Order: sequence, then structure tokens, then C-alpha cells
Amino acid sequence: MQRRKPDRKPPSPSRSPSKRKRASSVVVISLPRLFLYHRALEDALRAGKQMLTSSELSRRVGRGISSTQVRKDLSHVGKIGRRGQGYDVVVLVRRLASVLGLDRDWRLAIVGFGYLGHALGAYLEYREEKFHIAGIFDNDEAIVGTQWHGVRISHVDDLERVLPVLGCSIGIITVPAPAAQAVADRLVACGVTALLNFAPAALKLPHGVALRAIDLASELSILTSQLG
Amino acid sequence: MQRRKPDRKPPSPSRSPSKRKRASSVVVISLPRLFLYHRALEDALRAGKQMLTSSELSRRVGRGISSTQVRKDLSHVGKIGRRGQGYDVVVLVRRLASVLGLDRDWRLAIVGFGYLGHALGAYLEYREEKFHIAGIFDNDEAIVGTQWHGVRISHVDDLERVLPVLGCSIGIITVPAPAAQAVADRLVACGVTALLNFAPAALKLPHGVALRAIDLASELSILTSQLG
DNA sequence: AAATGTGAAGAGGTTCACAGCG
DNA sequence: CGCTGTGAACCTCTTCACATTT
Repeated sequence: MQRRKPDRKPPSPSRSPSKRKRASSVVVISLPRLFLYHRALEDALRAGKQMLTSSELSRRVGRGISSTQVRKDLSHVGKIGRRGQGYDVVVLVRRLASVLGLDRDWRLAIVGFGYLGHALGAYLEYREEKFHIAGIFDNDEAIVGTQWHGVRISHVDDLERVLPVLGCSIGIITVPAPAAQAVADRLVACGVTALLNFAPAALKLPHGVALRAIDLASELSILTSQLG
Repeated sequence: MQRRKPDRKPPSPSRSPSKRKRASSVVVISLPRLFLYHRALEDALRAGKQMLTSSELSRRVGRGISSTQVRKDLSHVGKIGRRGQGYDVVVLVRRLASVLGLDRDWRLAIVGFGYLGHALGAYLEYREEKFHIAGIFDNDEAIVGTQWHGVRISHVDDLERVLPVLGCSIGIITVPAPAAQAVADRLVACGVTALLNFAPAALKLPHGVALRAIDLASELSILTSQLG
């Protein structure tokens, strides 16, 4: 509508520092993509491939990720490729694992062991050998005290007594929304520094605690918005 | 490293049109955020609020979303706000529901009714009244033929016979990864136009089918990458 | 006075085009 | 020659600053 004076921002350099840089040695670049590469490379490895070009990796990953994008991403984790040849699958998969933290084992605690908790537990137990379920908590007296795949199910009330000795750095929250914030606070107080939240609640966490949220209703509504 | 001739790109205007515009009447703007607004507004409504400013909405939503961001987003769905006052909660929640497709009811089919399928079903049944589970499919003979909340569980082999009459536009895939692509193809062939995929597999779908993927391992590895 | 709506500037991520190197 | 790695261009989304409206 109306014009504005064209030179409002003279030198004035550091407005707000925003010095926050993620811990990782690489940049902030898309972790989700790096994970997709890692998975595709593991598949390729199982299929016997030893060398892979960015184009072929791009094709295997799908999702409309271009080979240029692949190269740019990979250049951020180190110059692994050999010009004219491609990438050594073993070397690259190892490097990506290191960046993603998949070269270590992780112990995690699940709070809320209903269907969803069971599903996640079974999935991790069966498919992801780097992730170990070390603690399970629920408030259902019927299952408290029983074992699940060798892990004792504790009552949520005992969290502060049981959890600190388990050495879990990751907590998975699968409790109803109204209970989520309290559970999160207690997990953090017990030394957990990363949370995966399935409850539809906006968690407020202290700085330094990593959070990922999976929101089923949000995903569905993104779909429905596209169905016109 | 090395300099480059500074003027490589002379006139050469229309390189690639890139005329792709999303279907939605608004722009492409962040659907996930719109959903968060919608949820926060519903909460505010239940709490008796009738008017809400962008700052207060920003605070309720959390997640580091600024009030400027809120205003910008909302300006894309229509000029709902009143200057000096804020937004009428009822009007805005209605408008957002319309944009997100949450003003209609949706029928969906779940394929794979293990723990995860049960969890999703229970969640939707109990918490999301706009989403109705109309079809359930599994290959476990032990549960095929039984009912779940009034819905008959069918064998996956019968998908083509059962699904087309159910009028589902959304399919939820909770089968093991190796089976996911085949299930997706069959769902699409039966008229499903939106898929929510929980299997760790990169689905290849025809144009016009909406897809959201939830990948537990990816989420966990994003967390671990941040734990250094 | 208070809060929205919005051009313009800025930041960040993606694509292009090509130098570099095996 | 083929494919990687990368400045630069491009594009998209976010933030700023302020005119506008109630």
C-alpha cells in the first residue's frame, strides 16, 4: 500500500545475537534427511552395494530429494565422496551413524504403557537394536509389578526412586495429555535430557532438554486440509 | 576456494516455471502451525475466552512461535482480527476448522491392527470426534471376524471387497515395513486419497495422493544426534 | 491507546552451474 | 569422462517496523 523509507537499517549489526548453535559438529542441517540417507545406505549395504553415487542414493531415498541436495548434505558431514566414483557405503554409513548418535547404545524409559507404549516398546525391541527399554512406568495397578521382555513395570509414583539408577537419557511420554507436563517435569528432574512426546500437549521444558513431539491429530488434519 | 566469473547468468529469464501451487485456497502456509492455533483456540474457548490477542495466542501455543508469526499466519486465512481488540475466538476457530478440514467428518481405514493400530484407534475413538474408524484390516486370523467398538475386523485379503463400500478417504498404515508399499497401492486402488504411514518405508505413490509419514526411529535419532 | 495487517528486510535452506579431481 | 563439492543465485519463510484501524 504505502511506500517506506528505503534505508531504515543502516549498519546496526548485532540486533539479537541468536548465538544458539546446535551441539552437533555439523551445521543445523536437516537431521531427518541424514537419517533417511543412513537408512537407505544400510539397505544398500545389505544388498551388497559397496559404492553409491549421489544420484542413486537420491533415487533410493525417494521423497523428491535431489542428488544435489544429497551432495550438499553429505558435504556438511565431511568429504567422504570420491570424484568420479561416488561414496563408499561403509565409510559413509559409519560417519552418518556417528553424527546421528547411532554408533552408541541408548537407554530409554517409557511412561504410560497402554497400547501405544506397548507398540513402541515392541517396535524398538524388535527392530532397533541401538535403543534399549530400561524403564517402564504406568499407573495401572493391574500391570505394575509384572514384567515385559525382562523389564519390570513400575508404578509412576515410584519414578523418582526407580528411574535415577536406570541411566536413561531418553524418555517417551505416552500418557494422556493432562498428565504429560507433570511427567515431563519429573523425567527431567531425574536426569532425562531428551523427550519424545506423544501426548497432544505443548510441553514447557528447561533449556537444554531436547524435545520431539508426535501429534496424531495434527498429522491427520494436515491430510484433511489437503483433501479440500 | 577459487573465484568465479561474476556474471554467468545474463538475461535468461524463465528457467523453470515452477508453477506448482498447492490446492488450498490459502497459500502454502504452515499447516502444522494452523493446527496448533486451532487447538489452543479450542482450549481458550472451553476456558470461556471470547477474544484473544495474537500475543496471548502465541503464549498459549508456546513452541517459540512469535505473535508476529501468529498474525502473519492468520492474515493468510482471512482478516478475522479487530484492531485494538484481537480475534474473536469463535469466528477464528470456525475459520481455521474450515481451512484444516475439521468442519467435516472423515472416515478412515486402519490396516494392521496390532498394538499400534489399537492405540491409534482408541485415541481417535476417544478423543477426536471428527475422525471415524470405518474399516479395520489385519492378517491375524485370531482377530479377523471379531469386532472392535462396533467395527468388524476384516482380513487384509478382503480389502478390495470390503473397503470400496466403506467410503474411507484416509488410510492408516501400521503394518511391517516390507508390506507397506503393497498395502498403500491397494488402498489407493480402492479410492483412498490420503495416507498416514507408520511403517519405516519410503512409499511411492501416484500424484494426487496425500501422504504423511511418522517414523519413530527417525524421531529418536534426531534426539540422539542432539545428545552429542 | 492498543493491537492488527503488511511491505520490506533478513535469514535460512534449496537449486544451479560449474570448477575440481579421480 | 563422471561425479563430487561448492560459490552464487534463487526462493521461501521469518522477523522487523510501522501505517492503519477500532
